[in-house]
Amino acid sequence: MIKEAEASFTEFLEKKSLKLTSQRRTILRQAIEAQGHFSAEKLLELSKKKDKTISKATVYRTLTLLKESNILEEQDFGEGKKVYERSQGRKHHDHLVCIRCGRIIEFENDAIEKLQDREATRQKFHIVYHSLKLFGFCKNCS
Amino acid sequence: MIKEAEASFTEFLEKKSLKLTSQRRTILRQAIEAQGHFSAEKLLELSKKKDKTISKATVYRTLTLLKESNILEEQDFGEGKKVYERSQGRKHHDHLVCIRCGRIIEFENDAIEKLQDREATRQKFHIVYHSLKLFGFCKNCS
DNA sequence: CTTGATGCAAAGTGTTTGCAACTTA
DNA sequence: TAAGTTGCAAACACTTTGCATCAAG
Repeated sequence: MIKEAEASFTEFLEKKSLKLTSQRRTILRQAIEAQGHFSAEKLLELSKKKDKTISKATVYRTLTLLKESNILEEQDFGEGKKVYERSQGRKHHDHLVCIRCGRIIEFENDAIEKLQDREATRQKFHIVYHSLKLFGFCKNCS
Repeated sequence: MIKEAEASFTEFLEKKSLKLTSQRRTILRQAIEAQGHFSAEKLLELSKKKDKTISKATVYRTLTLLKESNILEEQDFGEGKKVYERSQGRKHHDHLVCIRCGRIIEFENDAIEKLQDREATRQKFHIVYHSLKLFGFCKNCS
C-alpha cells in the first residue's frame, strides 16, 4: 500500500519536475498509515513524530500534491476544517455522518450513482465528481 | 413571502424570549428578497443599503437565528465561504455546481431520496438532513 | 427598567504565502 | 549548480466574541 503510493507519488512528481524530499516522503507515509479520516493538523502531529522539523506549511503544501496525484481525497463534513482520506486503490464511496458522536460510516451505492448520472444527463451537465453526505444519528446515538 | 417569513421569525423569537430589532427585520427582509444563493458578506452589503449602521457581527448573529428558525438553509459549495438560500416554503432540492462558471442548478429527485433512506435503514442510521452536490460542467461550459 | 441586542475592534480558526536558507536531481 | 523546497512568521479570509452602550418589551 505504501509501496504503491510511493510509486505513484514519485511518478507524479517526476512528471511535474518536482522533487521527492524527505519531508514529502514522511508526510506521505503518515497519510497512508493514518486510518480513516484525518485533518491537516493531525497529519502534522503524526509527521512531527517522525521528523520534528516538519512544518505546518509543508504539510499543507504536500496535501495539495497528494490530492492532485489522487492519493488522497479531501472531504468537508462541515466541522470547520477539511479532512482527508486515502483514495488510491479504494472504491468510491459516500458518507453517513453522525451529528452526535461524529462517527463516519462509509457506504457504496451504485443505484444512487446511476440516478445521479441520469439527473445530470437530464440537465445537460457533465459530472466530474460528487459529494453525498447523510447527516443524522448512528445506531449507537439514536 | 416576506409576511410569512416575518411571522415565523417573530414566533421563533418570542418562543426564545428574543427581541425583534429593526436590524433583524432589515436583515430578514434582505435575505428573503435576495434571489438565489448569497454569502454573509453579500447580505451585509444589501442590509447596509437599507440601514448603513448594520454591522457584520449582527449579520452573522442574525444568520444563525435565521438558520435555527428554518427560514434559511446554509450551503457550502467549497468556495471557502458559506452561502445561504431561502428554505422556508420551498421544497427540498439538491445542487449541480459548475466548477468552471460557478453556476448552481437546483434539482429535485425523489428516487434518489428514497434510495438514501433505504441505505440509511440498512445501516441503522437515522437521517436528519443530507447534502448532495454534483460538481462538473454545466451545458454552457462543457 | 430589565434583559437582550448592537457596533466596534480584537481575537479565533484553518489555510496560504513571501522570503532567505537549503536540498534534490 | 540550477531549480525546486523548506521553516518561519506574517498574512489571509471568514467568522466569532468581549464589552460598553443602546433599545425592545
